[in-house]
Amino acid sequence: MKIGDLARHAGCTTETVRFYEKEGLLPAADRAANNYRSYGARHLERLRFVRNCRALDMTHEEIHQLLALMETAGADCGGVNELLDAHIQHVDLRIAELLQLKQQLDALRQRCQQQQGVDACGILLGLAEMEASARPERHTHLG
Amino acid sequence: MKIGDLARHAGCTTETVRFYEKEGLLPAADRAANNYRSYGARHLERLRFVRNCRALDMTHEEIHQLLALMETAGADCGGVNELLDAHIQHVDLRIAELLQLKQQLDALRQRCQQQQGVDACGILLGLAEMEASARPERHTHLG
DNA sequence: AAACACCTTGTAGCAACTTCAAGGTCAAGC
DNA sequence: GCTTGACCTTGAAGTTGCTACAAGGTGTTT
Repeated sequence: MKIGDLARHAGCTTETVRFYEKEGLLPAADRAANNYRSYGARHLERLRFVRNCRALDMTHEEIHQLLALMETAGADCGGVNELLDAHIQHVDLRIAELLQLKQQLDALRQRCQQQQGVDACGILLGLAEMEASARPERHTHLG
Repeated sequence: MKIGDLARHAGCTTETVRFYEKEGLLPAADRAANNYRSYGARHLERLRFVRNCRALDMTHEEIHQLLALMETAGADCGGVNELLDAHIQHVDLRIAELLQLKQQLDALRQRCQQQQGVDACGILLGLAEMEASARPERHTHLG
């Protein structure tokens, strides 16, 4: 299987595949005589796994850790559970942040009900007055 | 006021101030005899405005547009309202995406209740089996 | 032989900064 | 006078997860 076939089967682009190889998320492929990358079913499984993790918004670092845990022969999956729990916490946290943000935005939006001169616009006044409590550090990679 | 003072008053770093200047979010500062940047109250107001917008997760582009709208003398604030409405939609969308993600993650987490060999771990099986419906394009800048 | 789709490598770009390197300026302390 | 330390200057590179070239080699079809 050439890189384009692999990519199509996994629903991503060839560039992404090469990028994952560089990142160590996929093992370096075998090369055919013409120097083209050559893949088998195992590679496809692995790539699908990685893409599934990405679909769940895991970082490359999290995926690396997960792969390492999987490949430790005879290990139990406690580490896997912990990793997933931590990831779920990231998501929960980001949801909470965005809900709070939404409240602030709705409140700001309330301050201007009709079109008027920009000098009188409640939204602009609100943006000028706000005291952006030194913005919280990110505890999550989710933007 | 030197750049460090300005930054402290606005709750950001000097690097951020210089970066905003380069981005055109702050006008280029006057220079003192020693070539240090020199700021007044107007600059602080402007920087605070920008930081408040950022605290609401607006992009630099959105902030640029907002500043342009504000500086159009005699304009009404219809554009401001539209911009804010669009931004609120971005946030709503991202919240919806994350809530769906959370559901998927919770379902996956359910698949492994106790520690066991990695070969039997329901989470890893789930990650292998998932069919990552070709991941949706982003309609929002919020990660 | 030319057209076309595919492969190779390497580099640059996105957003919004942060970090680093290498140096200039200024006030205080010995 | 000389050093220490805190501040300032510029410019380049790193972060994350890709995407988009550019410049060229390979392979099949017409």
